[in-house]
Amino acid sequence: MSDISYKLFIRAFSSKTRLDIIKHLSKKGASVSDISNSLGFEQSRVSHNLACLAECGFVEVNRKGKQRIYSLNRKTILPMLRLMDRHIKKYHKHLKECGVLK
Amino acid sequence: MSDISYKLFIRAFSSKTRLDIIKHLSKKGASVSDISNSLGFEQSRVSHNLACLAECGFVEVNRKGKQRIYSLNRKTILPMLRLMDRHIKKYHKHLKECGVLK
DNA sequence: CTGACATATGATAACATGGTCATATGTATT
DNA sequence: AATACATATGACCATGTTATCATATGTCAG
Repeated sequence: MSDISYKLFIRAFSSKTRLDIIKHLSKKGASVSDISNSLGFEQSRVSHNLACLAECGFVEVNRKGKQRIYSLNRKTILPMLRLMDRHIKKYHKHLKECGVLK
Repeated sequence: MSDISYKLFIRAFSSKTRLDIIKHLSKKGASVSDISNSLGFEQSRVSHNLACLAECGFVEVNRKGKQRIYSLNRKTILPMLRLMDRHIKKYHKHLKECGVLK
């Protein structure tokens, strides 16, 4: 289990943009432009971030005409999100701005 | 469930230093200097990173003379690590250098 | 095969993060 | 109280990460 793998794994969750994309996809698959419009993010921003998620195995792509429909790898992501939710619910008191390494 | 909470949560896992500290603590609680010596990290580096982990609820502190003994909040961290392991085992083929956002 | 649309890629600039050094605080021993 | 040890804090610099802009590729309709 290499450290680089850990890092890439965690990276998927470590930006607000990717988190928002993941949340959006948790409802259903969507094209780049759909995500882009729904979230108000630049097209290339969405594209870059989806590429990252795809490379890390969190997202799959399928063609549909000109579009590419991205969908979540639910099996891994959903339990992960649940786990995070549980922890955060319990520790939100701590989870204020972490001033230390800011 | 605020986004900042997610971000802080994930941050705990997002650096090699913190990951190493977590691994070290997974055996048993340890003082700053113990961690510092075992891992060969600067004292202040360990201290900064422990503070971050503590603030995010992943680690607890107890005094013992001059020392401060840090120990893992195992309930949250261990399932998290297991989940990561499982994903990484399955997707290591994807989890090579993610060139896109580098 | 041309135009229009959808997505991807690359370079760059702004910003965030982490490590180090210097220093401060806190605690026990004498 | 003075010293020594353990840890914490703050400021700074180096590095990594992200968003944006410009541009390229890819795909369908006509």
